[in-house]
Amino acid sequence: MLVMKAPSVRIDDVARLAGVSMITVSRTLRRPDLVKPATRDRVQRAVETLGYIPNSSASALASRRSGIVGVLVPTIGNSIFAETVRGVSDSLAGRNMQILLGDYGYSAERERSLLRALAGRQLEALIVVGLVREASDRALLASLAIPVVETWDLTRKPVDRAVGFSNRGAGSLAARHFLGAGRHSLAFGGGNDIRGRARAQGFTETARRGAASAVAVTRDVGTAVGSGRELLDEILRQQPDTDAIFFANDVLAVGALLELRDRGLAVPGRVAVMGLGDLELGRAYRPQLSTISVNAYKIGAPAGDIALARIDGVGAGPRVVDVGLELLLRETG
Amino acid sequence: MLVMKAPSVRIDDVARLAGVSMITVSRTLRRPDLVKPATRDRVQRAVETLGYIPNSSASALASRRSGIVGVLVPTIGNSIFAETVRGVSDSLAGRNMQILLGDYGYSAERERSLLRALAGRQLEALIVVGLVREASDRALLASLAIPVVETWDLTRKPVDRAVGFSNRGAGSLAARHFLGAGRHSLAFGGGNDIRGRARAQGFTETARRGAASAVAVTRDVGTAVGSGRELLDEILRQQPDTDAIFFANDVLAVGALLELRDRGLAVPGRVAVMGLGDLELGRAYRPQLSTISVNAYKIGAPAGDIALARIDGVGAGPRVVDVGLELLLRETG
DNA sequence: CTGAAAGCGCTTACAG
DNA sequence: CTGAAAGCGCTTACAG
Repeated sequence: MLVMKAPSVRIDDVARLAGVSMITVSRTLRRPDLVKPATRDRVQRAVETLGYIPNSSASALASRRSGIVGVLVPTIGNSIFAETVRGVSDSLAGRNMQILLGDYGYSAERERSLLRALAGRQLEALIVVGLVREASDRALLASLAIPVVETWDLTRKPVDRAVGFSNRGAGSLAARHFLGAGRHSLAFGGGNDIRGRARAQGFTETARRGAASAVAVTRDVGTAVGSGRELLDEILRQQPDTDAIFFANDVLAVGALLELRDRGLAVPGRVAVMGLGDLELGRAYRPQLSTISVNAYKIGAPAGDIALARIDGVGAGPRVVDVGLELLLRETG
Repeated sequence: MLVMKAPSVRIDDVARLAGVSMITVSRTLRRPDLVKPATRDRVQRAVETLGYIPNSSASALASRRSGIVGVLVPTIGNSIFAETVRGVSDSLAGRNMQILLGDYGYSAERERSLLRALAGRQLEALIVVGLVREASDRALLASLAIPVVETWDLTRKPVDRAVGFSNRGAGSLAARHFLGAGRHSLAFGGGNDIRGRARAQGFTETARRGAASAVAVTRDVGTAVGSGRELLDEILRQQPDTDAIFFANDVLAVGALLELRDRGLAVPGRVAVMGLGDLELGRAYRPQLSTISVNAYKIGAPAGDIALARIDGVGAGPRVVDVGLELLLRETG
């Protein structure tokens, strides 16, 4: 298909057809309330007749408003981060703002270069999954002077704003529950990343303070059912009498449930299992997975809302928003 | 934190410091090979000293190249589409091209408005999940005169290019396999969307041509394990002697496996089960799920490659790329 | 190998 | 309620 580059319609084409100035066309498109109805109608008709679509590069250059929010994620392949992006997307919908997506595939190097690439894009706000830790990156973001929302991890000193929950708190919550249920040989299984380690720490500290024994197995695992099987295997090897396990996410927990079933170990009779994330998978499994509810979508949506509020210059709000944690006790303990 | 809007560094600041013209700075940044090494070094040092980051809106306006590829998905919340986006992202990495993400939440209305919003953004290419069916939308995209890659669904008449597989072919492949394995009471379960219905059609046609009875249950289900349970229930209600079921995706199939286990129905003895998508979940389940391998990432990556090649004006290649289908026979039939 | 001039297509004050 | 002028910060030919 040989397509001739259509000579695109510009704002002065519309102005000429409508018999007004370019500025009136511009105004009709962005502040129609400031234009006399009759004029507005003529302009709108001209826009439709010509199929005029404003050039956003020109608009962004002149107005210093790109209508773009950057979102930086470790990987869009992990459903929890995808859900967070979806929350941001829904928050932005209706404002005609678009998302510029940066996926750095868990590579620190790609993260830095993406941050710099996004920095040149006149973003109106930036939302990142995780905290920005590098001093030079923080300085870069600060120099941009745009709203920045760090999500998932909480910190006392966000670059600008943060929305998330305490990973140590999640671990501690799970341990407290197990202790209260009379379990005494506890274990944690999860990824060997910053979030996993924080959950492990909160879990084991609380367990030991409660006079229970506790092991933590953190490994380079993704969000894979098969990894849950492996973690279970390692946990039982390290601490054979384990009677309660907290996994860093529901997928790992379901993997462990499958492995426990294959081994004929009763849940929760022999071992109690708890996940994190409240995924549909855990709800549909039998026995239904107990979990700590952390809703990825409900991190993304407020992050988007906060970014919008900051862009509008209203609702300063708190610097740090803790979305909190809820224990969802179901059948696995 | 009260941040003063940093007076941003512009290209002429760099030019002044380096003692060259703006144009030489510009050239150093995009075609360093055309600049004398000594000059280049001076410019690069000035860029670093000042922390200069080019304004991409101005660059896009002047060069008519935005460095942005649009990606339109029904929802980023479905992991298969997220994987496709990840494939596109990886394909674009290293070219300093960014993804503008449009998530329309399966709403035809939002899809149309997003398409129009993206149309104004000087995209260098557009990748969409699914086919663009509306004539007005197709006309809009054609008028943009940019590469367009439709993914997942195949068609003989793409707007520009298409990468995907035949949904009817997938259904037919599953049915042929079941027939060859001596099954005679077949069923399909899946979503009541365009892809689900096409898979159902291919499946039932082939089944009946093979003298097997076949029912197809298509419902408004997402990609949920619980939906797989429900579909199984409905299938057995409609056709109690069903001995082989093809599900539109692996998640539904695993849901059915859980339900079959709860009901004490042997797999594959009593019922054979096959999914589609080759998800890790199916591989980690026991018995391991047989599936038709369709790799979402491997649809996204070539889509990105094709877009890049078209942007570069090289490698015309075929208009339609069929990524093909592979039957992965494991333990469930 | 380097630069002066013109222009990309909008919007921002400001004036009336 | 509407418009003339200036400018946003780059890059594109073109010339030398």
